[in-house]
Amino acid sequence: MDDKDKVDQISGGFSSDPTWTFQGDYSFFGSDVRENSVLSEFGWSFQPPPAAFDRIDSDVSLPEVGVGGVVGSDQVQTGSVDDQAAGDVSMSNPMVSSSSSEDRVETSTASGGAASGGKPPSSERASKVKKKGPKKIRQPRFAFMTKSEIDHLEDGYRWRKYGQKAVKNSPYPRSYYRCTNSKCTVKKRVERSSDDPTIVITTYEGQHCHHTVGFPRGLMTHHETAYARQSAPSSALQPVNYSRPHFPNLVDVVRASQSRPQLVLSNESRDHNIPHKLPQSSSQDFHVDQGLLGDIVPPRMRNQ
DNA sequence: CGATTTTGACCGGCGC
DNA sequence: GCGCCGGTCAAAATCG
Repeated sequence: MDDKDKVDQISGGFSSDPTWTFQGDYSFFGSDVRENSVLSEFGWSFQPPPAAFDRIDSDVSLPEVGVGGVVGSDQVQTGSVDDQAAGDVSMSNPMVSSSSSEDRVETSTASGGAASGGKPPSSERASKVKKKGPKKIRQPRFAFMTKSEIDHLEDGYRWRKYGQKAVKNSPYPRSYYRCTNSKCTVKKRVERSSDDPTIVITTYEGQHCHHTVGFPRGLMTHHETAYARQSAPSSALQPVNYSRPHFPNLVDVVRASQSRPQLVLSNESRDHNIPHKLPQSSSQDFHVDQGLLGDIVPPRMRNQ
């Protein structure tokens, strides 16, 4: 298709562009795979991790993710920095920012719908007692920066859009999606970088409790295997979690809810056009049992 | 006709 | 207290 061609073009240019430099500690989906193994083949440079990245804390907002330049390890926001900073798109770099006040949400609907937002009919609204339960537990978050002309990238799950908002200081809106699986509380935000419109920033929140929907798992396994083999020293690897998601031109991955940014690089785009409804493979693909986020989320996060 | 998207209103947090 | 802002809701519209 045309899209694939376009993506291939972008991808090629991107991967060969020596100006793309990433800094920071980018463990590979929680494994110990780091720059030397993953990035050196792309000629990308890294700096030591900022100390602030040591802590795992879902309240921590994302560090900036520089595109075409630097991932700002020296501008990392930590600790209490939250939604305000996250929403502040006025920063110089295209960035992924997450964290926030958004996390009121799902549980509220389950427990009686004292959801914050929305606009129930006034009568109904009045009847809805706001149960200010315990402070909401934030879900793990990950941000992806993907070079693509397509906003909503196929990732093997089905999503329903539930909102769209204009982003301050950006001509591009931010879209909000929720996993269509009723038991699954995973959400994602998709927005386009205002600085580099070719970059799509996707932020996932939560973890899927189900498999992908009709994702070509056999294919995924193949790619993962190949990718892992080429990019990671086997001795340093844990057996899981260094697969990359099915994004064609993934620039980097940031574990948004934690302090440590993570990065995955891809210079290929062959699997961009994933058929939407391929039969699920019954292959031995235990790596992806939790779907995309299963790939991304480090094992220690899964049980949170 | 069910599923999904669009869209304007609403809510809560935060800064001033 | 007020206003801004991000996030969410839900009715209406659209899609398949």
